[in-house]
This record gives sequence, structure tokens and C-alpha cells, in this order.
Amino acid sequence: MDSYDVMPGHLVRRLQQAAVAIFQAEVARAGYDMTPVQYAALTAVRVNPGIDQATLAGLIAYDRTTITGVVDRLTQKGFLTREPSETDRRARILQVTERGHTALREIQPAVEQAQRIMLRGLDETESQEFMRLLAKTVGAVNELSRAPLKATR
Amino acid sequence: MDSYDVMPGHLVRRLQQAAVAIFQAEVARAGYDMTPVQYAALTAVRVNPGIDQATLAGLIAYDRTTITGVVDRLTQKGFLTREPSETDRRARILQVTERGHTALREIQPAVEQAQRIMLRGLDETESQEFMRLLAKTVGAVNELSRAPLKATR
DNA sequence: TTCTATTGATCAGTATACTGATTATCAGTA
DNA sequence: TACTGATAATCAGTATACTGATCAATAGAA
Repeated sequence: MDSYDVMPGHLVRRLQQAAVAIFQAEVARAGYDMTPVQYAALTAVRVNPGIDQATLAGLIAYDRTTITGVVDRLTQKGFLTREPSETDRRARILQVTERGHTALREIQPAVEQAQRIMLRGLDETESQEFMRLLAKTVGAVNELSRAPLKATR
Repeated sequence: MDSYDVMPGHLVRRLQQAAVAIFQAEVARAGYDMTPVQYAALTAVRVNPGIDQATLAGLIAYDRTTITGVVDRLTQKGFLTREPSETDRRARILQVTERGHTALREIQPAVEQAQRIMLRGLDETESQEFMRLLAKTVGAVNELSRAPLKATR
């Protein structure tokens, strides 16, 4: 177990880094500058308009302190609005702007292409098996990270 | 493809984060404060005494600008020494100290335990298949990241 | 209803990762 | 040998992640 090539953690780290690089390259090709993290957050808000930051964090398994900066940058780019909630004055309500919707629509093909490139080493059968095992693995360690996925209320 | 649960990049990101948390928790239980990244670097130097930073980076697929900080911290903790090379005045030669060897020895069980916890959702057959597919996937995208793995000379 | 515990957001500080630049040095060529 | 291009290390700046703290506001219990 001395060899890092055999260690799952090391391989996952490398795949994660490649995935980020691939994503950014494909999205840049579509004319946008957006990270995978920003994309996931934006997509989650589109599916759940008016969501607050804490719920969003649980939905996509982000740390609560990370979400602040991510939303900051998406707001700066004009893709999100952040307003105080009327029912809970602690919370900030998020909405996707028109520009945000346009961006999501226009980078959609790039995102799908990025997924394909990421799995280009596997054939169709292997890809499905890999995804199944990956999801199963992640599900079993969900509560062990500071930012576990939380089911929507 | 709207759901991030189905997106490989998102799942890999979550697994990576869980893996880091698991690793640090197990290592802390053994009385040490070391990140997976620092551990991999230290292990690689142990296997390749006198390696320079650039070669080390290629060996474990780290970005060259990242390795500087990692080595900084390992040196500060007294686990590594960094000295100018005598044959190439640009290069810095790395060696594991006595304390570094002790640390590696003492956290070894924790590292193995972390691997097991990370894969606790899979049975033995699934684990092996997952590792095979993971390695295959990583191999196919190696050159797409800024820090590809490079074979030893 | 008052008190306590919790929660939403944020901040300061640290550790990866990466982009792009710089500096010193080396290697290979004209 | 002088020059050019490549390489080793580092730096400044940005974006995740996380630890631990704070503050305002809410919710639940006594």
C-alpha cells in the first residue's frame, strides 16, 4: 500500500482535478468563465428558485462558508440575485437572473461534453458501472464530511 | 442531466472531500496533523530519496506551484529537509528526516483504515472493480490537467 | 413568555490547486 | 563560445474547502 497509484484517495484527487480542468476548458470554449462549483450552485438555484444559502449548501453538499464566496462571485457576474428573506431575516433568498438563465442554456452542451471527456477511458458498460459504484461509495460516506448532502424539505 | 447526483464530476468532488476528511480524522486519531497531500509527498520522497521538487511533482501529479507550499509545511514540521542540489543549482533536493520516517511509520495504520472507511459502501468485489475503473478513467485524462503524472526517469 | 439552544450568514485564518509571471540556471545549437 | 530555448523554483492573485468564531435572529422548552 506504499504506492499512491493504488490508493483510492489519491486517484480520486487526480480525477477531481482533471474533471475541473476539463469542465473549465469546455465552458471556456463556449465563451464563458465558470467553475464546476459555480455551475452546480447556479443550476440548483434554477431548480429551486427562492432557496436560501444554507439549504442550497445542503442540496449540493457545499460547506456553508464556501457558499458565501461562490454566491458572491455569481452575483458579481450578474447570474444570481441575493435578497433578504421576508419570513426569516437571517436568511438570504437566491434567484437566477435572466443572464444566469442564458448562461446555463448556452453552456449546457459544453457541460455534457465535459462529462463525456471525463469518462472517455471507459466504454458504455464500464461508465454505467463506474457511476453506480461511485454513487454508492459517496452515499456511504456522506455524513463523514463537513458538508453532507441533505435531502430537500 | 440536470441533476447533479448523476454528474460524475459532482460525485467525484464529493468523494474527494469525504476522503480528505476521513484521512485527516484517522491520522488525527494517531496523534498527527497531516493532510493527504502532505502524506503523499512525504511518502514519495521516502521512496525516492534526494528527489528534486519538480520530479516529485510529476511523480504524484501535483502542480509545481503547489509543491512549494507543501514542501514548506513539511519542512516546518521537521519531516523533510530541502537543500540546493550540487549538480543543478536551480534544483532543491529533498530528504525525509528521522522524524519524518517515524511519522510515516506511526500513521501507516491510520492511512490504511482511512482507505477502508472510504470504500465502506462497497463489498470486496465492488471495491476492486471500482478501483480498476477509477484507475482506467484517471489514466485516460491524465494529460488534460495542468499537473499530469509523469513516469520516473 | 422568557430563556436557551439552534440556525443563517459571515469572517479570519490555513491548505490545496491553478494562471501567469519572474528569476536563475542549464542545455543544446549556431 | 555566444545565444536561444527550456527548466527549477518561486511569487502574486484567484477559487475552492475547511476550522473555529461571531452576530443576529429564530425556535423550542420550561
